[in-house]
Amino acid sequence: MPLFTLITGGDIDVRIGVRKETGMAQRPTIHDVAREAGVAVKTVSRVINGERGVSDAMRARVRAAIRTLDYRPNAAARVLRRKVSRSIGYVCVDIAEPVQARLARAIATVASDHDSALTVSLTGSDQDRERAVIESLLARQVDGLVLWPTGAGSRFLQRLADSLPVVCVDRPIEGVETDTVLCDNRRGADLAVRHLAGRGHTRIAFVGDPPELFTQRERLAGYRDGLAAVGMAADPKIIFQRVQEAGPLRRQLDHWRASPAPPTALLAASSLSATAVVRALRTADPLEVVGFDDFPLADLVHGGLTVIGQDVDGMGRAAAETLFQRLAGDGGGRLRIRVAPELINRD
Amino acid sequence: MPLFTLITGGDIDVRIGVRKETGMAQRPTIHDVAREAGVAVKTVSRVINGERGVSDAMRARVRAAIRTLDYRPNAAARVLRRKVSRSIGYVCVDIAEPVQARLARAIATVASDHDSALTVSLTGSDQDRERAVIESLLARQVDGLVLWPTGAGSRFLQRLADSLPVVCVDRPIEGVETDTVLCDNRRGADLAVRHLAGRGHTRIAFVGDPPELFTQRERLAGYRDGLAAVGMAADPKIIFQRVQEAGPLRRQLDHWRASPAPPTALLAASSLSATAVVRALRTADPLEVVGFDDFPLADLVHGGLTVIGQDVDGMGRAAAETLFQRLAGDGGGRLRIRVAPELINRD
DNA sequence: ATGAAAGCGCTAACAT
DNA sequence: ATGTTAGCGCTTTCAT
Repeated sequence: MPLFTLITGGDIDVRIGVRKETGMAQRPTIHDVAREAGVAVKTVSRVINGERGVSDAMRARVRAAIRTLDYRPNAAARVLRRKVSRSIGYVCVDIAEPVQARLARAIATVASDHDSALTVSLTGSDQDRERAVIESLLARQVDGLVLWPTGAGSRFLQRLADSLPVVCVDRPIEGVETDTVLCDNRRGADLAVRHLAGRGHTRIAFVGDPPELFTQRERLAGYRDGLAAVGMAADPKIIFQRVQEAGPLRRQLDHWRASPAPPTALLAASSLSATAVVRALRTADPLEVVGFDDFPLADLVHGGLTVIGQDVDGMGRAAAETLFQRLAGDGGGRLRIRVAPELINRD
Repeated sequence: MPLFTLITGGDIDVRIGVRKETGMAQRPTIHDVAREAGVAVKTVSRVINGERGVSDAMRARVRAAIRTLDYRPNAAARVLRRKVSRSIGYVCVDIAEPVQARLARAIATVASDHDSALTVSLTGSDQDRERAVIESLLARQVDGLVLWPTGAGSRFLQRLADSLPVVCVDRPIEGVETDTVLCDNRRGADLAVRHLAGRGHTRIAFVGDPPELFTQRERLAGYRDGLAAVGMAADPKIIFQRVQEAGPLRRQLDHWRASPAPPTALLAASSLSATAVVRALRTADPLEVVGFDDFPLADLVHGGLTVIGQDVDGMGRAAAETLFQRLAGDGGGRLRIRVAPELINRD
C-alpha cells in the first residue's frame, strides 16, 4: 500500500539523505566478547548474569570488553535455553478505551519492575481473534498473561489456564477458573444508590448496557442492593439496559418524564451510559445523575457529574503482581480480588 | 510485596482448588511432529512456513500430526535462526494518555496485519529511561521501533537510528534524522485562528504549554500565521505559555479581563491547556475557546467546545506502515509525514 | 575460579 | 519432492 493513501490532506516531504545500510555491522556475540577479553564464554555468561564465582579482575575485563563492543545479549538465544522469556502479554479488547489504557500503564510499570517486556494484543471482542492472538503469544513464549476476556469460556481457554499463569481483569472467563481482578461493581452501584437516596431521591432509575455483560449484571445487582438498603422497591419500569442505541434512550427518558411517577435520579452504570444519558438530557431536566467511571472534565459536565470511579491503577497493579507471584512459583488456590471503587461527589 | 497492600478497601477471596501443575507436559517440538507424521523435520518446517515443494499427502499428514500434538513453533528458536523477530516496539511517554493510547491501537492493528507482535515500553519523559527501555527492546531483537521521543537527541539515539528502522511520532528527535509522522500543528493552530476571526473576533489570545515542547512551538507559529492571514498583529501580552500551573493561568485570565483591550477569544494549544482554561473560566465569561485535541463530551463542555482534532488513527497507521515499508527493504530517503488535523466546529 | 562441550528448537544450505 | 546436517547465541552440565 503506498504511503500517501494513508494521509488525509497532509504532506510527505521526502528528505535528502539516504538511509545508511542497516544491519551492516553484525551484532557482537558472547564469543566476540570472550575473545576480546581473552576469557571463556562461560565467564562472560557469568558476568552478564551476575553469577558469583568470578574474580574481580575477570569481571572488570569482561565488562570492559562488553563496553568496547557495545554488546547486548541476544534475548532469543536466552529464551531458547532458559525456557522463560521474561515477557508477559496483555490481551484486551481495545487499548484506546480509557480504562484499558490505564490498566496497560499499570501493568507495563509492574512488568518493567520485574524486568519483563509487555506485549499487547487486541481482540476487538471477537472470540476467534482472542484465541488467535493468544496462540501467537504462546508461540512467543510469554511467561504469563493478563487477559481482559471477551467473556465466553472454551476448551481452549480452559487448557490455557491449566498450562500458563493467566490473570483475568474486569470480568472472569465463564466456566474457567483463573486468578481474577475485578472492580467491586456491586458495591459501586450500591454506593451510588445510597448517595442518591441520601440526597432525598425516592425514585431512582437504572440505565446500562445489556445484561450479557458481566459487569452490568453485577451493577444491576448492586443497584437492587442499594434500593433494598434504603427501603425502596426496584421497579422494572425504570430499568433500561439497551443504552447502546441512542434513539431508544431518548424515547425512554421522554417516556419516564411523562409517566405518573417520573424518576428524579438515575444511575448510569457504564461510561457509555453516562455519556449517552448526559447527552440525551435536556438542559432543564431536574434529573440527578451518577455515572460509572470517572473521566476528565466530569466536574464540568452537567454541572458536575458525580461518578463511581474504579481504582484502575490498583486493579492493574494487583493483576500484574498476582501474575508475577505465580511466575515466582506461588501455586496456591486461585485468587479472586475485588478492588473497591469510590464515589466521587460533585454536586 | 504482599498482595493485599495493593487493595484499597477491597476483598480477596482465596478460592478452593489448587492450580494444576504448570508446564508439566513439555511442549512438543518440530521433531515430535516429524516423528508423529513419519517425515523429516525439514518437511514439517516447510509445511508450517507454507513453503512450496511439499506433496498434498505429506502436507496433510504433517497437519494432522500438528493438530494431534497441539504443536506451536517456538518463536525464540525461529528468531535465533532467522534474525528477525516479527515484533516491533512502541516506546511512548504514557500510554494512559488518550492520544498515545489511540496511537497504540492503530499501531497494534497494523502490526497484527503484518503478523508482528507489539511490545510496549514507557519512558515517562525520562531520557535515561528512554534509553534503558530501548536497549531492552534491542536485546529482544525487535525489528523496528515506533518512538514517541522525549525529544532530546543523543549519540545513542543517533546510532539507534542508523542501525534499526525507527519512526518517530508526535515530534522528531532533535538533531537525529528518522522517518517522522507529525500532526500538522501549524496548520491546526492557523485553522483555529481563522475560525475565530471568521466569527468576528479581533483579539485572540494564545494559551499553551512551555515552548520547550516541539508541538507548542509549531502551534504558536501557526497561531501567528493565522493572525497574519487575517491581518491582525500578534500581541505578546496575550500569549501565555505556562499553563502547567493552575494559579498563574487564573490570574492571567483575570488580568486579561481587567485590561483595556481584553481578548474575546482564545486558542488553547493542548488538551491540558484546554482543560485548564475551561476549568478556569467563569460561567459568565464571554470568551470563546478553541482547544487542541478532541475528547469525549467536548460537545457538552462550556456549551460545546470547538477543537482542532488530530487524526490519531491516521498518524498511527502512517507510522506503522512506514516502519513495515522499511522492514520490507525500502531504503529511500527519510520521510517526514504531516497528517492534517481537522477543525471540529461546535458553536 | 574458570573452561569445554552439548544442546535448546528451529531454518539455511546442501544433498538426494 | 524429501531428507541430512550444521549452527543461530546462549546457558547448562560437567570438567579442571
